[in-house]
Amino acid sequence: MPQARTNKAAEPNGDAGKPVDRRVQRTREGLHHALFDLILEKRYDKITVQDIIDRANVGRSTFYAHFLDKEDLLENLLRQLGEQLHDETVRTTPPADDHIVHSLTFFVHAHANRDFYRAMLSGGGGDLLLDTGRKHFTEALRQHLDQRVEEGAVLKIPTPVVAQYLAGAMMSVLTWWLAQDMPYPPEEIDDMYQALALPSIEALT
Amino acid sequence: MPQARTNKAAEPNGDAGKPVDRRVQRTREGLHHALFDLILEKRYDKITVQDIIDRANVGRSTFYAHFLDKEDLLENLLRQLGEQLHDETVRTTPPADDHIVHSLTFFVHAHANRDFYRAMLSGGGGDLLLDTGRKHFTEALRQHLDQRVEEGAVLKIPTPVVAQYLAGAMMSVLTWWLAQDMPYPPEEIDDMYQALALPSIEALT
DNA sequence: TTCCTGTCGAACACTTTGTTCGGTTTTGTG
DNA sequence: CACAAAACCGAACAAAGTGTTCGACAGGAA
Repeated sequence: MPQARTNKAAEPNGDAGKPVDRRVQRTREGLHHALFDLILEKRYDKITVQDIIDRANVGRSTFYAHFLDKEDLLENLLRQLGEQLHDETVRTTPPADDHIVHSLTFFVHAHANRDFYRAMLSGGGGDLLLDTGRKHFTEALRQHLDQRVEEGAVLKIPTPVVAQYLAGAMMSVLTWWLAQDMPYPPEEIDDMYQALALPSIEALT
Repeated sequence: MPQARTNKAAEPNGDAGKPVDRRVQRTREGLHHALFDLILEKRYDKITVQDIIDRANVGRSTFYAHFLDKEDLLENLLRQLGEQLHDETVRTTPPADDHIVHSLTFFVHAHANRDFYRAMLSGGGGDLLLDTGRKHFTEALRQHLDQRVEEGAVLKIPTPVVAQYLAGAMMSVLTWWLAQDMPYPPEEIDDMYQALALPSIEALT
Protein backbone atom coordinates (compact mmCIF):
# COMPACT_ATOMS: atom_id res chain seq x y z
CA MET A 1 0.00 0.00 0.00
CA PRO A 2 1.13 3.56 -0.67
CA GLN A 3 0.78 4.51 2.94
CA ALA A 4 -1.39 2.51 5.18
CA ARG A 5 -3.44 3.96 7.98
CA THR A 6 -2.44 7.50 8.48
CA ASN A 7 -3.41 10.76 6.98
CA LYS A 8 -0.07 11.19 5.35
CA ALA A 9 -1.06 14.46 3.80
CA ALA A 10 -1.23 15.86 7.30
CA GLU A 11 2.38 14.96 7.88
CA PRO A 12 4.76 17.85 7.37
CA ASN A 13 6.28 15.70 4.67
CA GLY A 14 9.97 16.33 4.94
CA ASP A 15 9.94 16.34 1.17
CA ALA A 16 13.21 14.52 0.55
CA GLY A 17 12.37 14.68 -3.11
CA LYS A 18 11.07 11.16 -3.60
CA PRO A 19 9.51 11.35 -7.04
CA VAL A 20 6.34 9.46 -6.04
CA ASP A 21 5.12 6.59 -8.15
CA ARG A 22 3.09 7.66 -11.15
CA ARG A 23 0.33 5.27 -10.25
CA VAL A 24 -0.03 7.00 -6.92
CA GLN A 25 -0.24 10.37 -8.55
CA ARG A 26 -2.87 9.14 -10.95
CA THR A 27 -5.14 7.62 -8.37
CA ARG A 28 -4.82 10.64 -6.12
CA GLU A 29 -5.66 13.05 -8.86
CA GLY A 30 -8.41 10.78 -10.02
CA LEU A 31 -9.99 10.75 -6.60
CA HIS A 32 -9.61 14.48 -6.21
CA HIS A 33 -11.23 15.08 -9.55
CA ALA A 34 -13.99 12.62 -8.84
CA LEU A 35 -14.88 14.25 -5.55
CA PHE A 36 -14.69 17.71 -7.02
CA ASP A 37 -17.02 16.82 -9.86
CA LEU A 38 -19.41 14.97 -7.62
CA ILE A 39 -19.68 17.94 -5.30
CA LEU A 40 -20.92 19.98 -8.23
CA GLU A 41 -23.61 17.38 -8.83
CA LYS A 42 -24.95 16.38 -5.45
CA ARG A 43 -24.80 17.34 -1.81
CA TYR A 44 -21.47 16.51 -0.26
CA ASP A 45 -23.01 14.64 2.61
CA LYS A 46 -24.96 12.45 0.23
CA ILE A 47 -21.86 11.41 -1.66
CA THR A 48 -20.63 7.94 -0.78
CA VAL A 49 -17.24 6.37 -1.06
CA GLN A 50 -18.73 4.10 -3.65
CA ASP A 51 -19.74 7.07 -5.78
CA ILE A 52 -16.25 8.43 -5.61
CA ILE A 53 -14.41 5.26 -6.56
CA ASP A 54 -16.87 4.50 -9.31
CA ARG A 55 -16.33 7.93 -10.79
CA ALA A 56 -12.59 7.74 -10.38
CA ASN A 57 -12.55 4.16 -11.57
CA VAL A 58 -10.53 3.02 -8.63
CA GLY A 59 -10.76 -0.08 -6.48
CA ARG A 60 -12.34 0.16 -3.08
CA SER A 61 -9.29 -1.04 -1.21
CA THR A 62 -7.17 1.41 -3.13
CA PHE A 63 -9.22 4.26 -1.82
CA TYR A 64 -8.69 3.24 1.76
CA ALA A 65 -5.01 2.76 1.07
CA HIS A 66 -4.77 6.46 0.36
CA PHE A 67 -7.31 8.14 2.59
CA LEU A 68 -8.93 7.39 5.89
CA ASP A 69 -12.37 8.28 4.65
CA LYS A 70 -14.39 10.70 2.60
CA GLU A 71 -13.58 13.61 4.83
CA ASP A 72 -9.88 12.96 4.73
CA LEU A 73 -10.06 13.15 0.97
CA LEU A 74 -11.96 16.41 1.16
CA GLU A 75 -9.41 17.91 3.51
CA ASN A 76 -6.74 17.00 1.05
CA LEU A 77 -8.60 18.55 -1.81
CA LEU A 78 -9.19 21.74 0.14
CA ARG A 79 -5.59 21.95 1.13
CA GLN A 80 -4.70 21.83 -2.53
CA LEU A 81 -7.16 24.54 -3.43
CA GLY A 82 -5.89 26.56 -0.52
CA GLU A 83 -2.35 26.41 -1.80
CA GLN A 84 -3.57 27.39 -5.21
CA LEU A 85 -5.21 30.44 -3.69
CA HIS A 86 -2.16 31.26 -1.67
CA ASP A 87 0.08 31.21 -4.75
CA GLU A 88 -2.38 33.38 -6.56
CA THR A 89 -2.34 35.87 -3.72
CA VAL A 90 1.42 36.08 -3.65
CA ARG A 91 1.62 36.50 -7.38
CA THR A 92 -1.19 39.03 -7.68
CA THR A 93 -0.81 41.24 -4.65
CA PRO A 94 1.62 44.11 -5.06
CA PRO A 95 4.02 44.58 -2.16
CA ALA A 96 2.46 47.77 -0.83
CA ASP A 97 -1.23 47.86 -0.14
CA ASP A 98 -3.60 50.36 1.37
CA HIS A 99 -5.95 47.57 2.28
CA ILE A 100 -5.59 45.72 5.56
CA VAL A 101 -5.16 42.42 3.94
CA HIS A 102 -5.67 40.67 0.65
CA SER A 103 -9.39 40.16 1.12
CA LEU A 104 -10.07 40.87 -2.50
CA THR A 105 -8.25 37.76 -3.56
CA PHE A 106 -10.68 35.72 -1.51
CA PHE A 107 -13.66 37.21 -3.22
CA VAL A 108 -12.09 36.79 -6.62
CA HIS A 109 -11.17 33.21 -5.94
CA ALA A 110 -14.64 32.46 -4.67
CA HIS A 111 -16.10 34.10 -7.71
CA ALA A 112 -13.95 32.08 -10.04
CA ASN A 113 -14.86 28.83 -8.32
CA ARG A 114 -18.35 29.91 -7.43
CA ASP A 115 -20.02 26.64 -8.34
CA PHE A 116 -17.77 24.67 -6.09
CA TYR A 117 -17.98 27.11 -3.23
CA ARG A 118 -21.72 27.26 -3.33
CA ALA A 119 -22.15 23.52 -3.57
CA MET A 120 -19.77 23.15 -0.68
CA LEU A 121 -21.47 25.69 1.54
CA SER A 122 -24.93 24.32 1.07
CA GLY A 123 -24.01 20.67 0.93
CA GLY A 124 -23.07 20.03 4.53
CA GLY A 125 -19.32 20.28 4.14
CA GLY A 126 -19.28 23.99 4.67
CA ASP A 127 -17.64 23.78 8.08
CA LEU A 128 -14.40 22.54 6.67
CA LEU A 129 -14.21 25.07 3.90
CA LEU A 130 -15.00 27.97 6.16
CA ASP A 131 -12.62 26.80 8.82
CA THR A 132 -9.84 26.48 6.33
CA GLY A 133 -10.55 29.90 4.89
CA ARG A 134 -10.84 31.50 8.28
CA LYS A 135 -7.53 30.05 9.38
CA HIS A 136 -5.75 31.42 6.33
CA PHE A 137 -7.27 34.80 6.83
CA THR A 138 -6.73 34.90 10.56
CA GLU A 139 -3.10 34.05 10.12
CA ALA A 140 -2.55 36.80 7.59
CA LEU A 141 -4.32 39.29 9.81
CA ARG A 142 -2.39 38.38 12.87
CA GLN A 143 0.84 38.97 11.02
CA HIS A 144 -0.34 42.34 9.88
CA LEU A 145 -1.43 43.35 13.36
CA ASP A 146 1.66 42.06 15.11
CA GLN A 147 3.72 44.09 12.73
CA ARG A 148 1.87 47.20 13.75
CA VAL A 149 2.47 46.42 17.38
CA GLU A 150 6.17 46.07 16.76
CA GLU A 151 6.11 49.48 15.19
CA GLY A 152 5.09 50.79 18.57
CA ALA A 153 1.34 50.86 18.33
CA VAL A 154 -0.64 49.96 21.42
CA LEU A 155 -3.87 48.15 20.76
CA LYS A 156 -6.86 48.31 23.05
CA ILE A 157 -7.89 44.81 22.10
CA PRO A 158 -5.80 41.64 21.93
CA THR A 159 -4.81 40.77 18.40
CA PRO A 160 -6.29 37.26 18.44
CA VAL A 161 -9.69 38.71 19.16
CA VAL A 162 -9.38 41.27 16.42
CA ALA A 163 -8.15 38.70 13.93
CA GLN A 164 -10.94 36.33 14.77
CA TYR A 165 -13.48 39.12 14.55
CA LEU A 166 -12.41 40.29 11.14
CA ALA A 167 -11.93 36.82 9.71
CA GLY A 168 -15.34 35.73 10.89
CA ALA A 169 -16.93 38.81 9.41
CA MET A 170 -15.14 38.12 6.17
CA MET A 171 -16.30 34.53 5.86
CA SER A 172 -19.79 35.53 6.81
CA VAL A 173 -20.02 38.19 4.14
CA LEU A 174 -18.50 35.81 1.64
CA THR A 175 -21.06 33.15 2.46
CA TRP A 176 -23.93 35.55 2.19
CA TRP A 177 -22.64 36.97 -1.06
CA LEU A 178 -22.45 33.53 -2.62
CA ALA A 179 -25.82 32.46 -1.29
CA GLN A 180 -27.37 35.56 -2.91
CA ASP A 181 -25.83 34.67 -6.26
CA MET A 182 -23.28 37.42 -6.00
CA PRO A 183 -25.39 40.54 -6.48
CA TYR A 184 -22.21 42.63 -6.71
CA PRO A 185 -18.94 42.07 -8.50
CA PRO A 186 -16.02 40.91 -6.33
CA GLU A 187 -14.46 44.36 -6.22
CA GLU A 188 -17.61 45.96 -4.96
CA ILE A 189 -18.35 43.51 -2.18
CA ASP A 190 -14.74 43.76 -1.15
CA ASP A 191 -15.02 47.51 -0.94
CA MET A 192 -17.94 47.09 1.41
CA TYR A 193 -16.01 44.69 3.54
CA GLN A 194 -13.07 47.05 3.71
CA ALA A 195 -15.32 49.97 4.49
CA LEU A 196 -16.68 48.07 7.44
CA ALA A 197 -13.38 46.69 8.62
CA LEU A 198 -11.12 49.71 8.39
CA PRO A 199 -12.90 51.92 10.93
CA SER A 200 -12.58 49.16 13.52
CA ILE A 201 -8.90 48.87 12.94
CA GLU A 202 -8.29 52.57 13.03
CA ALA A 203 -10.16 52.80 16.30
CA LEU A 204 -7.81 50.25 17.79
CA THR A 205 -4.81 52.38 18.58
CA MET B 1 -48.66 7.98 15.59
CA PRO B 2 -48.61 11.51 17.03
CA GLN B 3 -47.81 13.08 13.72
CA ALA B 4 -46.48 11.01 10.96
CA ARG B 5 -43.94 12.18 8.48
CA THR B 6 -43.53 15.87 8.80
CA ASN B 7 -41.44 18.12 10.90
CA LYS B 8 -44.40 19.44 12.73
CA ALA B 9 -42.29 21.64 14.91
CA ALA B 10 -41.49 23.61 11.80
CA GLU B 11 -45.13 24.35 11.24
CA PRO B 12 -46.20 27.74 12.50
CA ASN B 13 -48.54 25.81 14.75
CA GLY B 14 -51.65 27.90 14.85
CA ASP B 15 -51.79 27.00 18.53
CA ALA B 16 -55.55 26.64 18.86
CA GLY B 17 -54.92 25.62 22.42
CA LYS B 18 -55.07 21.88 22.02
CA PRO B 19 -53.62 20.66 25.33
CA VAL B 20 -51.38 18.02 23.70
CA ASP B 21 -51.38 14.51 25.07
CA ARG B 22 -49.21 14.04 28.13
CA ARG B 23 -47.52 11.04 26.59
CA VAL B 24 -46.41 13.16 23.70
CA GLN B 25 -44.98 15.79 25.98
CA ARG B 26 -43.12 13.18 27.96
CA THR B 27 -41.49 11.42 25.03
CA ARG B 28 -40.54 14.73 23.46
CA GLU B 29 -38.96 16.02 26.59
CA GLY B 30 -37.33 12.68 27.14
CA LEU B 31 -35.76 12.73 23.71
CA HIS B 32 -34.65 16.32 24.11
CA HIS B 33 -33.06 15.54 27.41
CA ALA B 34 -31.42 12.42 26.10
CA LEU B 35 -29.86 14.23 23.19
CA PHE B 36 -28.77 17.12 25.34
CA ASP B 37 -27.06 14.83 27.83
CA LEU B 38 -25.48 12.72 25.16
CA ILE B 39 -24.02 15.77 23.48
CA LEU B 40 -22.21 16.52 26.71
CA GLU B 41 -20.74 13.04 26.65
CA LYS B 42 -19.75 12.32 23.08
CA ARG B 43 -19.40 14.00 19.71
CA TYR B 44 -22.74 14.85 18.17
CA ASP B 45 -21.91 13.16 14.90
CA LYS B 46 -21.04 9.95 16.70
CA ILE B 47 -24.37 9.79 18.47
CA THR B 48 -26.79 7.34 16.96
CA VAL B 49 -30.54 7.18 17.06
CA GLN B 50 -30.14 4.01 19.06
CA ASP B 51 -28.15 5.85 21.71
CA ILE B 52 -30.85 8.44 22.00
CA ILE B 53 -33.80 6.12 22.34
CA ASP B 54 -31.92 3.91 24.77
CA ARG B 55 -31.16 6.87 26.95
CA ALA B 56 -34.67 8.24 26.68
CA ASN B 57 -36.13 4.80 27.10
CA VAL B 58 -38.33 5.14 24.08
CA GLY B 59 -39.23 2.73 21.32
CA ARG B 60 -37.56 3.04 17.96
CA SER B 61 -40.76 3.51 16.03
CA THR B 62 -41.84 6.13 18.52
CA PHE B 63 -38.80 8.19 17.75
CA TYR B 64 -39.55 8.22 14.06
CA ALA B 65 -43.15 9.06 14.80
CA HIS B 66 -41.98 12.33 16.28
CA PHE B 67 -38.93 13.34 14.33
CA LEU B 68 -37.60 12.74 10.88
CA ASP B 69 -34.13 11.96 12.09
CA LYS B 70 -31.41 12.91 14.51
CA GLU B 71 -30.96 16.32 12.94
CA ASP B 72 -34.62 17.13 13.11
CA LEU B 73 -34.51 16.44 16.81
CA LEU B 74 -31.52 18.69 17.20
CA GLU B 75 -33.20 21.50 15.34
CA ASN B 76 -36.09 21.19 17.69
CA LEU B 77 -33.88 21.28 20.71
CA LEU B 78 -32.05 24.32 19.42
CA ARG B 79 -35.27 26.10 18.68
CA GLN B 80 -36.27 25.57 22.26
CA LEU B 81 -32.99 26.88 23.59
CA GLY B 82 -33.30 29.78 21.21
CA GLU B 83 -36.67 30.73 22.60
CA GLN B 84 -35.31 30.43 26.07
CA LEU B 85 -32.58 32.87 25.13
CA HIS B 86 -35.03 35.19 23.47
CA ASP B 87 -37.21 35.34 26.56
CA GLU B 88 -34.18 36.00 28.67
CA THR B 89 -33.18 38.83 26.39
CA VAL B 90 -36.55 40.47 26.55
CA ARG B 91 -36.72 40.15 30.30
CA THR B 92 -33.17 41.28 30.97
CA THR B 93 -32.57 44.05 28.49
CA PRO B 94 -33.71 47.47 29.59
CA PRO B 95 -35.71 49.37 26.96
CA ALA B 96 -33.03 51.94 26.15
CA ASP B 97 -29.56 50.78 25.29
CA ASP B 98 -26.37 52.44 24.18
CA HIS B 99 -25.23 49.21 22.60
CA ILE B 100 -26.15 48.35 19.05
CA VAL B 101 -27.87 45.20 20.00
CA HIS B 102 -28.17 42.78 22.87
CA SER B 103 -24.90 41.02 22.13
CA LEU B 104 -24.13 40.68 25.80
CA THR B 105 -27.04 38.33 26.29
CA PHE B 106 -25.48 35.99 23.78
CA PHE B 107 -22.22 35.87 25.62
CA VAL B 108 -23.95 35.40 28.94
CA HIS B 109 -26.13 32.64 27.60
CA ALA B 110 -23.15 30.92 26.04
CA HIS B 111 -21.30 31.22 29.29
CA ALA B 112 -24.14 29.74 31.27
CA ASN B 113 -24.46 26.82 28.87
CA ARG B 114 -20.78 26.65 28.06
CA ASP B 115 -20.51 22.87 28.22
CA PHE B 116 -23.25 22.39 25.73
CA TYR B 117 -22.03 25.11 23.41
CA ARG B 118 -18.51 23.80 23.38
CA ALA B 119 -19.54 20.21 22.82
CA MET B 120 -21.78 21.38 20.04
CA LEU B 121 -19.18 23.48 18.30
CA SER B 122 -16.51 20.83 18.34
CA GLY B 123 -18.75 17.86 17.74
CA GLY B 124 -19.71 18.34 14.14
CA GLY B 125 -23.10 19.92 14.73
CA GLY B 126 -21.69 23.41 14.97
CA ASP B 127 -23.17 24.50 11.67
CA LEU B 128 -26.68 24.34 12.95
CA LEU B 129 -26.01 26.13 16.19
CA LEU B 130 -24.09 28.91 14.52
CA ASP B 131 -26.65 29.29 11.77
CA THR B 132 -29.43 29.54 14.27
CA GLY B 133 -27.54 32.06 16.32
CA ARG B 134 -26.54 34.07 13.32
CA LYS B 135 -30.10 34.25 12.10
CA HIS B 136 -31.36 35.53 15.42
CA PHE B 137 -28.65 38.11 15.56
CA THR B 138 -28.97 39.15 11.94
CA GLU B 139 -32.66 39.67 12.36
CA ALA B 140 -32.23 41.86 15.41
CA LEU B 141 -29.59 43.87 13.65
CA ARG B 142 -31.60 44.39 10.55
CA GLN B 143 -34.44 45.78 12.59
CA HIS B 144 -32.12 48.15 14.33
CA LEU B 145 -30.59 49.35 11.08
CA ASP B 146 -33.87 49.68 9.23
CA GLN B 147 -35.10 51.82 12.06
CA ARG B 148 -32.17 54.13 11.61
CA VAL B 149 -32.88 54.37 7.92
CA GLU B 150 -36.47 55.32 8.60
CA GLU B 151 -35.21 58.07 10.82
CA GLY B 152 -33.63 59.56 7.76
CA ALA B 153 -30.14 58.17 7.85
CA VAL B 154 -28.53 57.22 4.57
CA LEU B 155 -26.25 54.25 4.71
CA LYS B 156 -23.34 53.74 2.38
CA ILE B 157 -23.71 50.00 2.57
CA PRO B 158 -26.85 47.86 2.17
CA THR B 159 -28.25 46.74 5.51
CA PRO B 160 -28.19 43.02 4.71
CA VAL B 161 -24.47 43.20 4.16
CA VAL B 162 -23.90 45.08 7.36
CA ALA B 163 -26.10 42.73 9.35
CA GLN B 164 -24.38 39.71 7.93
CA TYR B 165 -21.00 41.22 8.60
CA LEU B 166 -21.68 42.01 12.22
CA ALA B 167 -23.48 38.76 12.94
CA GLY B 168 -20.67 36.73 11.43
CA ALA B 169 -18.10 38.62 13.43
CA MET B 170 -20.15 38.02 16.54
CA MET B 171 -20.44 34.28 16.07
CA SER B 172 -16.79 34.06 15.21
CA VAL B 173 -15.69 35.84 18.34
CA LEU B 174 -18.08 33.76 20.38
CA THR B 175 -16.68 30.55 18.93
CA TRP B 176 -13.13 31.61 19.58
CA TRP B 177 -13.92 32.70 23.09
CA LEU B 178 -15.45 29.36 23.93
CA ALA B 179 -12.68 27.40 22.28
CA GLN B 180 -10.16 29.27 24.41
CA ASP B 181 -12.03 28.38 27.58
CA MET B 182 -13.35 31.89 27.97
CA PRO B 183 -10.24 33.82 29.00
CA TYR B 184 -12.40 36.86 29.76
CA PRO B 185 -15.72 37.23 31.54
CA PRO B 186 -18.76 37.71 29.32
CA GLU B 187 -18.91 41.44 29.97
CA GLU B 188 -15.34 41.95 28.92
CA ILE B 189 -15.47 40.02 25.67
CA ASP B 190 -18.69 41.80 24.87
CA ASP B 191 -17.00 45.15 25.40
CA MET B 192 -14.38 44.13 22.89
CA TYR B 193 -16.98 43.11 20.40
CA GLN B 194 -18.80 46.38 20.83
CA ALA B 195 -15.59 48.33 20.56
CA LEU B 196 -14.93 46.70 17.23
CA ALA B 197 -18.46 46.92 15.93
CA LEU B 198 -19.43 50.46 16.85
CA PRO B 199 -16.85 52.29 14.72
CA SER B 200 -18.09 50.42 11.65
CA ILE B 201 -21.64 51.43 12.32
CA GLU B 202 -20.79 55.03 12.98
CA ALA B 203 -18.85 55.17 9.76
CA LEU B 204 -21.93 54.05 7.88
CA THR B 205 -23.86 57.26 7.67
C1' DT C 1 14.24 -8.70 -17.22
C1' DT C 2 13.28 -8.65 -12.43
C1' DC C 3 11.53 -7.08 -8.49
C1' DC C 4 8.73 -4.19 -5.94
C1' DT C 5 4.79 -1.77 -5.10
C1' DG C 6 0.39 -0.29 -6.19
C1' DT C 7 -4.01 -1.80 -7.70
C1' DC C 8 -8.02 -4.76 -8.38
C1' DG C 9 -12.31 -6.68 -6.77
C1' DA C 10 -14.88 -9.80 -4.49
C1' DA C 11 -16.17 -11.22 -0.12
C1' DC C 12 -17.03 -10.20 4.56
C1' DA C 13 -18.54 -8.59 9.17
C1' DC C 14 -20.51 -4.78 11.05
C1' DT C 15 -23.16 -0.64 11.90
C1' DT C 16 -26.86 2.40 11.14
C1' DT C 17 -31.00 3.74 9.15
C1' DG C 18 -35.91 4.09 8.48
C1' DT C 19 -40.31 1.31 8.10
C1' DT C 20 -43.92 -1.93 9.23
C1' DC C 21 -47.29 -4.02 12.08
C1' DG C 22 -49.69 -6.67 15.64
C1' DG C 23 -50.21 -6.22 20.35
C1' DT C 24 -50.26 -3.42 24.71
C1' DT C 25 -50.78 0.64 27.58
C1' DT C 26 -52.14 5.24 28.61
C1' DT C 27 -55.22 9.37 28.11
C1' DG C 28 -58.98 12.14 27.71
C1' DT C 29 -63.75 12.20 27.98
C1' DG C 30 -68.61 11.01 28.50
C1' DC D 1 -66.05 3.96 35.90
C1' DA D 2 -65.78 2.53 31.22
C1' DC D 3 -64.40 2.80 26.58
C1' DA D 4 -62.67 4.40 22.36
C1' DA D 5 -58.90 6.82 20.54
C1' DA D 6 -54.29 7.79 20.47
C1' DA D 7 -49.71 6.76 21.58
C1' DC D 8 -46.26 3.51 22.53
C1' DC D 9 -43.65 -0.86 22.27
C1' DG D 10 -40.41 -3.86 20.10
C1' DA D 11 -39.08 -7.20 17.16
C1' DA D 12 -38.18 -7.95 12.61
C1' DC D 13 -36.80 -6.33 8.14
C1' DA D 14 -34.72 -4.49 3.89
C1' DA D 15 -31.45 -1.39 2.40
C1' DA D 16 -27.37 1.14 2.39
C1' DG D 17 -22.98 2.18 3.74
C1' DT D 18 -18.45 1.43 6.07
C1' DG D 19 -13.91 -0.26 6.52
C1' DT D 20 -10.93 -4.53 6.14
C1' DT D 21 -8.80 -8.58 4.17
C1' DC D 22 -6.48 -11.26 0.77
C1' DG D 23 -4.89 -13.59 -3.34
C1' DA D 24 -4.12 -12.45 -8.02
C1' DC D 25 -2.41 -9.25 -11.18
C1' DA D 26 -0.13 -5.40 -13.65
C1' DG D 27 2.65 -1.20 -14.20
C1' DG D 28 6.75 1.17 -13.07
C1' DA D 29 11.63 1.71 -11.61
C1' DA D 30 16.36 0.21 -12.02
